[in-house]
Amino acid sequence: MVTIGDVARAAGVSRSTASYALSGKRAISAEVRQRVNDAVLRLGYTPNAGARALATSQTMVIGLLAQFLEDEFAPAMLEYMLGVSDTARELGYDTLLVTDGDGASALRRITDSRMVDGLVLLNVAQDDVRLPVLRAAPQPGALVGLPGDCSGLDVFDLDFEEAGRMMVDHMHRLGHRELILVSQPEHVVERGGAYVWRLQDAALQQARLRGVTLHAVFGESRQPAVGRSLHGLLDTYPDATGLLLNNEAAAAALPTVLHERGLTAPDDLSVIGRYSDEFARVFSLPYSSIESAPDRLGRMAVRQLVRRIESETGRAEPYVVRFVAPELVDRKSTAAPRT
Amino acid sequence: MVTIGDVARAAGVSRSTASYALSGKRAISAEVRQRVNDAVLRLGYTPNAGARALATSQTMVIGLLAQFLEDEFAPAMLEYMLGVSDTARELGYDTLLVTDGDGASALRRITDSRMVDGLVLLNVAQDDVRLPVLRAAPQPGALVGLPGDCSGLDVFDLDFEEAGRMMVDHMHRLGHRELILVSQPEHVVERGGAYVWRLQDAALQQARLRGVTLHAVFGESRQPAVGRSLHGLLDTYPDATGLLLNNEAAAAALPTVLHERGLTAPDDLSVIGRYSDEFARVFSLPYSSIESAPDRLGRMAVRQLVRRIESETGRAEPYVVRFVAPELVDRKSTAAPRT
DNA sequence: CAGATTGGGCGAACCGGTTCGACGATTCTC
DNA sequence: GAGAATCGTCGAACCGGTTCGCCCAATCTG
Repeated sequence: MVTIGDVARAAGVSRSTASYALSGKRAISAEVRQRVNDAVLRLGYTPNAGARALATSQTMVIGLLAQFLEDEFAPAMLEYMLGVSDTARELGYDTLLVTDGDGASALRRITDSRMVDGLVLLNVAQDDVRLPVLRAAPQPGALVGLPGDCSGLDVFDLDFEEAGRMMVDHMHRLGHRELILVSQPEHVVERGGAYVWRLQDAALQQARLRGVTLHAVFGESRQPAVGRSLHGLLDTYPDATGLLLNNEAAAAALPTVLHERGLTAPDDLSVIGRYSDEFARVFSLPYSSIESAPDRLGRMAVRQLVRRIESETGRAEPYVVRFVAPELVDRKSTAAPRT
Repeated sequence: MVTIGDVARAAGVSRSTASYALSGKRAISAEVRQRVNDAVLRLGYTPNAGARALATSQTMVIGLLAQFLEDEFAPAMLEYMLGVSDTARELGYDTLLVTDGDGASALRRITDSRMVDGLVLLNVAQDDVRLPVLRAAPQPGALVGLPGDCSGLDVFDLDFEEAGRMMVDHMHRLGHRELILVSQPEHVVERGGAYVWRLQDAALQQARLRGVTLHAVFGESRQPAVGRSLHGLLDTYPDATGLLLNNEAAAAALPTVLHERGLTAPDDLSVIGRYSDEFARVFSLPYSSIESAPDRLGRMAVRQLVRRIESETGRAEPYVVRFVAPELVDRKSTAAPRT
């Protein structure tokens, strides 16, 4: 292993001079700088990350906490992860991926041992047990997902309320007067998936405002329950002309269900979901949707996190809670209801 | 920040004694050990990862290189990643996720700076540019995916040849005599995705052996091309009674395509894919499939990697190339062809 | 009971970087 | 031309762990 000492010797200078020549933190003559750079190239020197972390107390690594819970739709999570990882790299940071079942203790381990300079938490719940740990940690943290208490943390999320209103308004404008909203499984809500009722409550309120009947129900997360549940809904509410999906698994299952019933969107039923464009392409989903912008959210979280890591004042700066405005991607799966 | 010096002082011993008490590498009296442990708990001590890495040259981190290339089916990759990450954690290692576009230089950065004790490469191509870098690295590496040259590395992959034969034999036994095999896009093959032609060649050979006509074609990776291409195939080979899919995007798109044509599996067409059970559930795919076992492969790779990291003899031990035997998961999407 | 062995603890060195203070040689200033 | 400021470099200390060698006391051996 080649150390900075080797470089210094090869360049005929002291270790400190070599260090300064590389970091540029003090004036060094052009000639010496050249000799040091040559030596680096010739010897193939790369600083030892552990040693540097010890000396500077900066690891240039950010921790990414992703929990894959039951009833959670894993592929959707991946998009957030990639947004985080790619953005981190652009900003000079590597990503430590933590998928522990026990998020709180994993978080403690990572932060206490100073493995990371900051943390991004995905899939944050209303009353997330990881948050007290994160607040107590010496590193700053950014969340993707809105918890009940945002204090001391930067928070990024889709504006699910607005998304709910948009779905209802869109259908209402087309002339629909009876809709079904399929949310995530009840289990997700019980676990604190606040975004589920944020969208649902706003949708219900907007429906009342517009004089639209909205049947809000919890969906399922896996086959064959998803399909059965969708069939059940369409049986129960035969007069509903529009379907709103805040549930990726239901969206993925819908093509088959519609096929089995001999229905077509938007001719027989208008459909609108809430998922990312990437998701729609990958899953071949032909339904219009509210863009959930996972890559953008991951990116925003990392940007803010790094800003905080690198700012002198650090945690003193005011914390932000920022919502991404939902946008409707039209895939022609909605139309005026059949009369 | 509480250091081992603080612990030692609180316990009334020297730093070295505290260290030995915690590591157990030398005999320490029960009484002192107790005092040290108490101090650890009272002060909330956690060793600094950087310092430990510097002293021991062990980071307890493994690097996970995942590349998300164009035409690659990202959700499938996630399962490998989780297999790796979860297994690493079970064995006491954290996971550094690297998703750089330029895998080779990212790999060099990670290895040269000694951020990791070993590496797992996903999605390994026939002539992967990352392999020379990995072989030159001081850390051991394990691959998921079979390259042309396996020397100096532990390699794990599905037995795609056997998978191809199984698909053909299964259909042949049911009485099918004309089949279509949809592979990944040609682009994937050109980039060195050897598994594509490993399955395809074996399937073609087996088809010849059984006297079955097999139309092997490259598929697409995205909508709407995937759907169009499937329609085109079914138009081109109207007498084919069975469909083999070595292409996740095609599998995900098939339900809609069959719906549009008014076909049902297995009544009108027998279908068999190659993907994981998890994938089938998440994507609501009703087709029988050859299990691709991504979690198992990730697990095997990490196990072997850690074994090598922790073995005294390290890279001297013989390297392994291990294939997972494909298994057919029956989802009732195949039957005897209509006469 | 002298001498060897063992158990338990300490001090110091080391891992590979960064950074502070000091210092000699120039250059600047009046 | 003396004193101050600047430039370029070096030595030493430090970050927070681990580990080697040594030493003292207690126990074991014959």
